[in-house]
Amino acid sequence: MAQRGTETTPENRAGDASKARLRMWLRMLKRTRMVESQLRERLRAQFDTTLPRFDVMAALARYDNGLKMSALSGILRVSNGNVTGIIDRLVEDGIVVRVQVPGDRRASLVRLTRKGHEEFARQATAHEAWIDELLADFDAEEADTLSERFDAVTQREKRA
Amino acid sequence: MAQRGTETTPENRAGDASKARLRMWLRMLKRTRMVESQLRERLRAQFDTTLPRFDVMAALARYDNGLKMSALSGILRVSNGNVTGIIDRLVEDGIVVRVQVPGDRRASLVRLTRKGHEEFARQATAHEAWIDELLADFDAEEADTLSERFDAVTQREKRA
DNA sequence: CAAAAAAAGTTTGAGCTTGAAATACTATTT
DNA sequence: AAATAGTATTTCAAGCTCAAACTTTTTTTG
Repeated sequence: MAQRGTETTPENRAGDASKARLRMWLRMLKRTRMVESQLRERLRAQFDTTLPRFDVMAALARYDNGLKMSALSGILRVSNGNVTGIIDRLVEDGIVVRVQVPGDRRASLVRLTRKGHEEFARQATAHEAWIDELLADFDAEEADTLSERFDAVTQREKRA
Repeated sequence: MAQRGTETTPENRAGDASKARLRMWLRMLKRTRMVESQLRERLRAQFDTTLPRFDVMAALARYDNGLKMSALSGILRVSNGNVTGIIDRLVEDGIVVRVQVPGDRRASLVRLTRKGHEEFARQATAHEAWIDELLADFDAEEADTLSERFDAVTQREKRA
């Protein structure tokens, strides 16, 4: 394992900002994957579900009126066709329903069922506790700071 | 700067560290996905390859003697069977080779070919520039700090 | 109004991903 | 040596993911 660079050598000067960012990216990615992998495993073991399903349900839980497919894929930043498959399976399991939109026969609103809401409530509670555990090495203040830092560009990038 | 004593929004109370971490996680995840999505798109457009392939090549590039399949999946933190498929395709394309391990007929070492090294060199240069651009809102100093912060627990978790 | 353009979703094909089961060896125990 | 346990890797089924192509419906425009 190449873990020599941990020492932050004094040569991290202006010209090497690029290297610093690359290193940061690699570690951020590793950490993200570690957390995601844990979430995946626990969702499967304890709720017999998957991370993509959880993500979809989490998005829907915030919109009681439901979301259009396109809105959903926009929020989750995954492709259109991708959402179709996940929703298909959630419909089969009675977690969500597709509701026709009155004025537009192309679109439909996806909404959590009562069962879906109940399921999600249980999962979300566990999920928050897991995150709390998996990111325990960041205290509240640091977490707040990082939230802002990560959000900054999210704002810039998003065309809102 | 993280709002100190002033303002103390309800979320910033001691008991709500959990909420702070959750918010941080969601934004970190969003940012990670945004960067990954860009990398994916550019790798496809400019090098006709995928992110998993790049990741595998990057790992192999650091080990001239090659890596066993199990080591590779350990480093990349993906499942065993997953790597098999990616390597199969890289072999087809002449990017890597499987070399028999003398003493052990079960194992094989995976190594970049000359072509693989050349391909990777070009891709890695572009990749570093992309990261530099996509994370431009973090200066070198902040990037260094975050590298260390993210690495901290990587140490704990890693069983090597 | 009819043709063209745009929008909402689905389908498709290829590749990625996982966990579990299977295969093929190697090492250890009895 | 035979049985057992352990290791390295592949195979498998199910699900996720993307981009591109396609269908249907709505909106725009000539």
